[in-house]
Amino acid sequence: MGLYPYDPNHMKKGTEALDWPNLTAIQPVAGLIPEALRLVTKRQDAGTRERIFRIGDSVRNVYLVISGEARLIRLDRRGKEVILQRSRGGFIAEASLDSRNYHCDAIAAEPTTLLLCPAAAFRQALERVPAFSKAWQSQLAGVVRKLRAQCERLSLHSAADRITHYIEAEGTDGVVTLRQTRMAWAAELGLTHEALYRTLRLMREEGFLEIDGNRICAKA
Amino acid sequence: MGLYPYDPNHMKKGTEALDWPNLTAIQPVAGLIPEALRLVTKRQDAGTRERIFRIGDSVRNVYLVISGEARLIRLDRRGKEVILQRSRGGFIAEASLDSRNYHCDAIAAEPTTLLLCPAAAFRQALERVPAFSKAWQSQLAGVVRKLRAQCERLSLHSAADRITHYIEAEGTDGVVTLRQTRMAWAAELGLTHEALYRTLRLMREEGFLEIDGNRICAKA
DNA sequence: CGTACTTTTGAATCGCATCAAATCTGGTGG
DNA sequence: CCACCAGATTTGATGCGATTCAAAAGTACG
Repeated sequence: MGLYPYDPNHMKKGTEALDWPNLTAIQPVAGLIPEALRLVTKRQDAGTRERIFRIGDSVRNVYLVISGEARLIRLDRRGKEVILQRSRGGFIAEASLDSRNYHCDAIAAEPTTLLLCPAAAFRQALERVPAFSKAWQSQLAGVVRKLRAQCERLSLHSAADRITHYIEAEGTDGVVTLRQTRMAWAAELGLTHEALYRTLRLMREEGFLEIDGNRICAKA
Repeated sequence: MGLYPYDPNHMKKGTEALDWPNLTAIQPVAGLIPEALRLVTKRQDAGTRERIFRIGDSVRNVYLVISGEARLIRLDRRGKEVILQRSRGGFIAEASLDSRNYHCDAIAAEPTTLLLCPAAAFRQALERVPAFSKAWQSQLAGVVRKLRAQCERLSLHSAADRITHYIEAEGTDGVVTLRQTRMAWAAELGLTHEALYRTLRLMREEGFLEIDGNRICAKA
């Protein structure tokens, strides 16, 4: 796991200089990270299935995914992995800033590059820079809305309803492009992967869906 | 629906003067509402099933439940009511502050008293009072954690597992006291009420639960 | 080129949703 | 005070749909 200071002059071989201005494209609030916070931000690379932090660890950093995918996971009683959050570009575990310790594990789902903003500096930036604070509140509000939609979806009783709801909530004009395997999608929908595959086939056969690889389009 | 200015001098007959200091007991952040915001805050009473705001309405107020219960609800395709949030004391629809329009309906589940903080004044207070802003961020982070726990719970496949998870997450030392009907609890657990009743009976008969009215205690 | 993981389908089982109905409860008005 | 009503609670019977177990084919990656 590589860990480097942000300062391009200190970059080790094989790491690219970070393009701060473009963080705005990743997530609006990321573009507003103030100078003082940038200066203490580190960069970290993590390989597939590598652990970023563990449940119980004290919260030292706020993590920002700039490429790849990071996941918050927890193990249920049977030891099965439950995905609590997936981030492909943007912050992860936003709510941890408010805790002393992490409530779940974070892993890289593929080779992933992260920025590590020290939590203390992050809190200080929130206190001192109103625009940043405001944007962070919007960020949190967005997470809340997204989670409410997911709860609403998970409370639907049929696989087909959850798929339709997902397309409506996450897609545009009835079209959604998946950025994950179907196994992971199934878990996000609260289904077994077998149930998802079967329901997708049925919905396609009955003309409700058009499926082309990761592009899924609702028809009726 | 009664609507009164907060100022006790202007209180109409039948309304009590509000006890601001004690709002801290309702929710930490509520105790930090700054003077300027208090002065423009109104009070409102709503009867059972009365609508507080509607989906699509422009966001004019932030609502704080001081007695009774308010719910955020949405109707699924079949017209069945889905509960997105229940508040018995504390803010409701926190994320709406960041939107122009409401994304769901809010109703009173029983006779309920609310405080209405004008959204513009609320945003201004967040900008001007750092302590309030910080507390609001904690509040949002708490909502995020709660919602993640609910998503985790809803992704469990068996009724018994969801009940156990609920007791662990919402209760203390394996004991939880319900503050809602079992029908509403069933909906929150993503189950039909019949499934909940049956599973509760089975778990009780098998010695996993002890049930005394609304007090439910996990044994094994 | 082999290994690990995903995708896909099959068959059997089980649990939950659904429909139905009886009892219980709290609140309303006569 | 009691009759009544709406909604909550509880149990029964039935069927469907999702889980579970199993296995084959496809795919990515070193």
